[in-house]
Amino acid sequence: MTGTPATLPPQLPPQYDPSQTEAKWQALWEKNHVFQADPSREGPAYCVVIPPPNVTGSLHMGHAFEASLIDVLIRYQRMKGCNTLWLPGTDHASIAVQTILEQQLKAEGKTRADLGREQFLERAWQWKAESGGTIVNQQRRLGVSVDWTRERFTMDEGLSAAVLEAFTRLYDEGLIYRGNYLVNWCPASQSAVSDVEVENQEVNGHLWHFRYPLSDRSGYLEVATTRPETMLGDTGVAVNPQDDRYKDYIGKTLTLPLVGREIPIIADDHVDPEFGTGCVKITPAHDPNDFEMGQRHGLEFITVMNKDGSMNGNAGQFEGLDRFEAREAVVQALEAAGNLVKIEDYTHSVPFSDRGKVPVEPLLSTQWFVKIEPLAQKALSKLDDQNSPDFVPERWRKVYRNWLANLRDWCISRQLWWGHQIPAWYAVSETGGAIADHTPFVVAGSEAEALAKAQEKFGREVQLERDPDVLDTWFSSGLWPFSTMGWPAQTEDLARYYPTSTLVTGFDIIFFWVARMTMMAEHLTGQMPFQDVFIHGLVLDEQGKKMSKSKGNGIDPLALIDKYGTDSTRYALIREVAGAGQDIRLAYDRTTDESQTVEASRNFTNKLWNASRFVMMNLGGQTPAQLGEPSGELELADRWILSRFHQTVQETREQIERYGLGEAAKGLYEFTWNDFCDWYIELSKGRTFGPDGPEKTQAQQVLAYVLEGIHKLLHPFIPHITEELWHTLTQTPAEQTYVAVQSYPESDPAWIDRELEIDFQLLIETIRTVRNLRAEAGIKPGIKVPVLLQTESDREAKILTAGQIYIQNLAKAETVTIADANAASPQQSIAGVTGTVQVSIPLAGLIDLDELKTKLSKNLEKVEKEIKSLSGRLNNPGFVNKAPADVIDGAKAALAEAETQAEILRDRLTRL
RNA sequence: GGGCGAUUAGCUCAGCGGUAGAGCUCCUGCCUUACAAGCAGGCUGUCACAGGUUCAAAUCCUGUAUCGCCCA
Repeated sequence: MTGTPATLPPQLPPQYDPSQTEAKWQALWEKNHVFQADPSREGPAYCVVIPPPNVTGSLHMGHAFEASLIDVLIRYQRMKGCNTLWLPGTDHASIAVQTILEQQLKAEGKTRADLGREQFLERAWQWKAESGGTIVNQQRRLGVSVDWTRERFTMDEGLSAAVLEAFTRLYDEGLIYRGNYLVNWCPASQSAVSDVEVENQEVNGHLWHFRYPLSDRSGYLEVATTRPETMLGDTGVAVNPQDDRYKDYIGKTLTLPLVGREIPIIADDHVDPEFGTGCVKITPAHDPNDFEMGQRHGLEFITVMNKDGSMNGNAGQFEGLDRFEAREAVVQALEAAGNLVKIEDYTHSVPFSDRGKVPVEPLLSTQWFVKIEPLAQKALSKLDDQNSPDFVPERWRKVYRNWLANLRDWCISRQLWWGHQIPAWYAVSETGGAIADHTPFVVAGSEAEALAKAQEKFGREVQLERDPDVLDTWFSSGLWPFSTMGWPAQTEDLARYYPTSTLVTGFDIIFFWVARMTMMAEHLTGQMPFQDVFIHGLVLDEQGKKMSKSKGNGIDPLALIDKYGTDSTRYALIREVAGAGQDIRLAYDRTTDESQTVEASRNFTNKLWNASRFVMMNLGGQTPAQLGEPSGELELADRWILSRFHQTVQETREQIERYGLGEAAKGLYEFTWNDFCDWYIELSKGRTFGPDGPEKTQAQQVLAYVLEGIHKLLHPFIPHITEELWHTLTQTPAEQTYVAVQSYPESDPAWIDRELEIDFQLLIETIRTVRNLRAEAGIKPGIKVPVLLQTESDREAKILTAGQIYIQNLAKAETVTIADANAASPQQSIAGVTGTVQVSIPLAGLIDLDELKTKLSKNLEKVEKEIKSLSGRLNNPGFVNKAPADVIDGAKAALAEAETQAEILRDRLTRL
């Protein structure tokens, strides 16, 4: 290795510093609209809409992970030649925003009622303008290739128009109705919430047993309850009709203690005789099961609570008490009256409101609902008949299916102001000027239209008042894939990019969002909103626990980005996604903010940086294009790395296509580090450090070609560093073009030569064996030694001869002699064996014979064990008769090799 | 109670019919002029347990155990 050491280009320091590079490229990409979609451009469409984060949110690991996955897909498809669109945006998060604002008002000593709706909304928009951009700006730091010019917000004009259209259409078709039903009431936000916004939690509570006297004073029945305060609204007691203990009581009545109401004893199959006493108190207005029983048996519905969770006038002496105070008070009163039998400790599950974090109260109230069954049926048949959407991994299909099949109607009205106001106008003049449950109403796309409709029905003098409630945020999110593209207008975007290609999201949101989108889209657009649904797992903390705000165990992705850079953070997350859909665990030290997982990726980016730096220093100032693609009679190592390269291209493309992003990332890591850096670069040094000439040029061509390919292959995963390096390598001015829009490498099968790769492996193993022998004999790294290679195999001899120079350079050999097995090997030498090649280094007097003997014996033992196992298999008639031919041939070849190895080792041992 | 997933090297995880791998950690030696965020070499496994299918099981089937998630 001679020649002048190259001078380092000053712009490339020996350590990669992402802090400047990443911000620079993010700004240039955005400034120059590199990711702006153009429907008129050619190529198949590939579109992803971002799962819109909550506008009040800030970036957490889940967002960072998800965005990284989507960005790989999008960048890959873009480079592949697709016309791509990744559409960003946020949702308006009714309850969350309203909670923030009400807290602000509270601090000022005001309520939202003091402000009035109009001023409150003004404030909300102001808040959105000031604070709503947080998460979006944090997303920018991820380097995501979204089209910012198409950023959407669920309360934008266009999306609001879509909501209006969807609501009126569904209403006209009878799929939206208003009615008085039991809903999940969140006393904290004072609004109804839907079933999915309720989370059941195990609570250590009590089971209270009470005695209800029979009206004829002939005795009493004992009931058990976890919520004593609801007894004030009891309108019956139920027993199982098969329960002999209570058969005679059915049809009689009880007198409800504290209240004095006479309530019937009824029989219902749904009563579990084993539970409690077998007698169940029924509060139809405060419990979902009781509601149904109440309907079946025509019981009275008595609501005993107000919407803030306090007791109302029907609670008599308990009026005004909070529901939990009332619980204590009712128990005390019953005890005083001699009706308390016992109190048992009891663990049961209590529904909590997701947002409010307080127990939900089932409450009878008039709300708006979407009739789910017809919508779910359509989605179900799409799934069953066309496997649409296609879930990856497939197991989530069943989760989605079961949920669709068991849906109840969806309560969509919220007693809030921030959101899409329900487009229903009440003819309040018909009911004395106020909205009541029975006030007639019209649903319309605008106030003018509503008035026209109402006048037709109720006369010119009709007075209208709009429904004050807003729609569930998920109602608008359910329209996201098409409302963002301008629906109901038939826009160019809609025609070009809808239905979208892939939805990438977490399994926790299948119910909330995925199913709602498929139902709404199928009904309103006649199409499934996406072809594939790629479900990813969760990012767990260093303990393997789910990250959550309440636990405070979140890991801030921005802290990792500050420390290691965006590329490293992204790559770490993606590299860990091996089995798609599996949760990933992030190593993290909370005292130092260090993560070994991310550090490994940071080291990789640095490796890529330095490999690029090395190659660029040795191209004589030429670009890959100036050098041209590898040509002429190429050397063994050149053909080997080109074969490995094209093999890697093929595998990478295949993996990404089937969402194997972790595998793709790992494959590229291995190719870059092991094949290219550890072997090819080292092998090429003989030529790159040598004199100018065709051999040097060829090495430069291969280095430049493969390196540029690596930059492109890795770009979807680590976009910033590859953009920087590619520009330097190709000497492309920063704003001229981008690697982000170059074409993704294509695999040329002509270069793939599996046989050559196998042959080459023998050279690698031979070099390793020499290095190993040197290390074990303690030979100083600087010292060159003669190496003797002996083999009986012509094939092996040929390979060794072809690679002689490589062995000499990489194993630091003084000379490499290739001889047949019979040639006399030196008396005093250390030796090893690979394939059937005996590798020896003569070292008179310098070796510890005992140590060498032990090593060789150990080696022999291993080989003999293998021979035993292999011959055992080959002697088994079952194996020879039934196993496929190539497996048998493989075993035979392995046995032959092992036998030769054993022979060599025995021979060595006897000579010692 | 029902469903799903996990259980493989000290740690984090691949492999999913042909006889065990990677990264990190650890140990040894190297500042070899691309990279010490590096290079070279090395150690480590009844593949949770018990049965079964098969010529062959970490891999398929049936149970069991432990942990986690979802639904009731």
